[in-house]
Amino acid sequence: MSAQRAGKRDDVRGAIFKAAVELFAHKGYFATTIRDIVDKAGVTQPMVYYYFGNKEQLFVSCIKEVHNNLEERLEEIDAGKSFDKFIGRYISATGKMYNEFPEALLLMVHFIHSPEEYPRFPEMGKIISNPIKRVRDALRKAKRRGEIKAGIDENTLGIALFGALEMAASLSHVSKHVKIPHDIKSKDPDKHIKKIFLRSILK
Amino acid sequence: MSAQRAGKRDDVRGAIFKAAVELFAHKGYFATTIRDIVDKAGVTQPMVYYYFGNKEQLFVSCIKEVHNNLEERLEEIDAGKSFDKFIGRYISATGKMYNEFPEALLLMVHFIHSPEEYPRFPEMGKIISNPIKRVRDALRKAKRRGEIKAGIDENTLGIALFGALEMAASLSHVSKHVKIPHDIKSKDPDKHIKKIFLRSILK
Amino acid sequence: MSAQRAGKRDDVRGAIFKAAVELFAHKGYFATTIRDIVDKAGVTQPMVYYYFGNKEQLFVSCIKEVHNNLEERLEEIDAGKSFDKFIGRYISATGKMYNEFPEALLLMVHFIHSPEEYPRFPEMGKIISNPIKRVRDALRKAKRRGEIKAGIDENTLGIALFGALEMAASLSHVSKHVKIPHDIKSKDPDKHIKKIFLRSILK
Amino acid sequence: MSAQRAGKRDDVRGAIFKAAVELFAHKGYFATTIRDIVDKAGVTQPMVYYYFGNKEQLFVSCIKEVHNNLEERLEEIDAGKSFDKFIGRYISATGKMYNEFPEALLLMVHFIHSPEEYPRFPEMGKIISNPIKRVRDALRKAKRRGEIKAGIDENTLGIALFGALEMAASLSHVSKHVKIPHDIKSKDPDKHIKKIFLRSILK
DNA sequence: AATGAATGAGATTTCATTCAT
DNA sequence: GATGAATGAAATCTCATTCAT
Repeated sequence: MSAQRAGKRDDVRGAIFKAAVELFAHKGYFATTIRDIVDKAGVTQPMVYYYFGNKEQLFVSCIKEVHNNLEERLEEIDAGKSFDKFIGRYISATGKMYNEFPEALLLMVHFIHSPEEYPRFPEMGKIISNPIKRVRDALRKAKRRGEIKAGIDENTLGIALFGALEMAASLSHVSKHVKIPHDIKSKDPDKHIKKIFLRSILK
Repeated sequence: MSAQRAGKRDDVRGAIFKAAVELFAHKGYFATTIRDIVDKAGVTQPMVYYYFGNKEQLFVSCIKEVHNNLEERLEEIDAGKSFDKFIGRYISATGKMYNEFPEALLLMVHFIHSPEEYPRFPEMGKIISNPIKRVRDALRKAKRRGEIKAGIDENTLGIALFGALEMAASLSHVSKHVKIPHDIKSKDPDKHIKKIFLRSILK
Repeated sequence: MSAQRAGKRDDVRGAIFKAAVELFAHKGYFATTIRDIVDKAGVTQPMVYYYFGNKEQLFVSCIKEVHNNLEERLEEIDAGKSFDKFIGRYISATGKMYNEFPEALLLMVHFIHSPEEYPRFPEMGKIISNPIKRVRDALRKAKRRGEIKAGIDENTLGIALFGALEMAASLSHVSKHVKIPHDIKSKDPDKHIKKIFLRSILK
Repeated sequence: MSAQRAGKRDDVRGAIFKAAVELFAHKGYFATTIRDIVDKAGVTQPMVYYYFGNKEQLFVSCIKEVHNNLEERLEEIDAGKSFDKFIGRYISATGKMYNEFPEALLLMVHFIHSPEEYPRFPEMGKIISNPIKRVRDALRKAKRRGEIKAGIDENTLGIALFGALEMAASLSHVSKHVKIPHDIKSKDPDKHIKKIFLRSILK
């Protein structure tokens, strides 16, 4: 019985959470109303306040989930072997996340680009800086191993790679909603992005 | 006297427009209220409706302005000489715009990443695709001139470059508002981005 | 306890409805504001939207109520015995309604005379045509029974009777608000209207 | 030149007036905005205030015009010959007005049924009572001439006739906007109304 | 006689949130 | 845990009217 209850508890909480992530991701924080969320989740309004306190805290929960999800994936990547392998895995890890959890990208992007618009919370900076840090650190190690050409700024590389991947993923999402000229779309952009960056970096 | 009148007219319209661009850019469409705008502009609410019709049309006006501004800058770049020079100018044109008109970036990014959230208008797709197209076309010409290594997908390059520059500019904006770890910031990212891409592409 | 709750629910909904019917009837749809209604009903504004959706749907609810009320009364009249009796009951049914529910008349009249001004709903035509139809059908039956003089157009009779009764009722309402010359008022107009019409029709 | 100016003056004033009558008639006082009127008239907003003072006075002007128009037509009818002829002319006079100036009916009806909704003005009562008075007076004269059956209340007759004609005219207007069942419409209702009333009254 | 621009007040509607049960 | 009902505050937008020229 208590298991059943716990199960039910998770049902409602989980349904709210799922709906919230999707809606925040697609419409942004302000365009998403509590009613949108509860309608999608099939629950009543006060349940949001019961489980999450208020809209702001619900949003922060969503962002943290995305963050943790990405962190977990990135943590699994061994940065120590070769930069070639690292970057392949990095790209496929982010790509996988965007595939399995497409809202993640949008949520992060919303968040990154409009910090003023969103509720603040302590770990906020990390969400932005962690993925960049990973690339930077892997690059540093590779430098020490002598794999890397001279003259590459590590942080810029992290930022540029992150930005390139994000833009490619965003565009494939956007093109579902906005008419993008046919001849602008790229097939398998991740593969090409990997090639561009590796060529530039590796000796 | 008539100049004064015209001046006054432009004062009100212009003040609304200026305030709107800044606010939409920093807070997004939904988080920005008409009251925010008129308070910032120092005018009365109905003036927004008098000059722009409604909130949506005001937003579209802002987006169009950004679009035209970017297009003008990109149009001036001669794509025909060398890809090296082209990309330098492309980067400095976008960078300049982000410097002189920092809201442009945010507005575009808001818009690109949340097409569902924002009012649509016909030229919407172009805002996204035009900058990418410019890079692609310049790259094609350079290929014909034999400047370019084999195996580069033109569209992906446009996307990746656009994304890298945008993320770098965003981060420098974001870091004004969110505590980003000091050691993640890159100095003069545009210069490094240029290097990364050129190295990868040029023979 | 549950009765109390149900009671309260009906209190608010009912109070809004009652106030709305009165105000729509006396001032018309556009001159009546939601604030008028909630002030009269002693409830808060959002309750209107909670229970009725919006102003238009509230109005439609009111009109439907009037329609149903009149239909119920007309349905009880047996059209089959004699036209004399039918018309007496028809007149007293409408008169009774205007007495017990004086707003009904005004609401119908508002509605009938300004179809463009008011929100449409599917049964709109019926409100206008049903009472006329009843008279027409009763007249047809009476014709078959040989009660009726030749040369009477059935539909016109329905319209004329409806119009005459409505104008009489309206005037007695209007004279409460506008100074009508004393010598124009008729005492017991329904009785006289009945006489006028029966004399004209019956053999 | 002054004639030309006067002509122009009348142009603007007249255009406003014409537009106002049509709009007030079709949409009612409150649903009609000054903008509606000036848009339809092709003039600017302040012109309304220049020529008519304000919305209320503009409306009163419209009502008075309708009133005068009807009065003129009714005045021409000689009430003294036979009631048969009088009623024929009365019906054709009102019918003609509704044909030539269809807004007149709606304006009067709006006004009659919702005195609370509209601006008051001194002659207001007359607009309602005058047509009824005419019928009553003609009936009295006819009584003295011995044309009329006993037992007819003069005021009620005026009211009933007025109401019947008005409802018939309204319905033919309404049926342009609301789907009225085909079999409810009457052809040439005025002729039949005349018959109904005369049969009832004349010896 | 005419206009473009401006405004205060108020209209409808929505939102995040809470209360009583 | 869960709900229907309720609310204060604020959002977008419109309206009749006036000012300066």
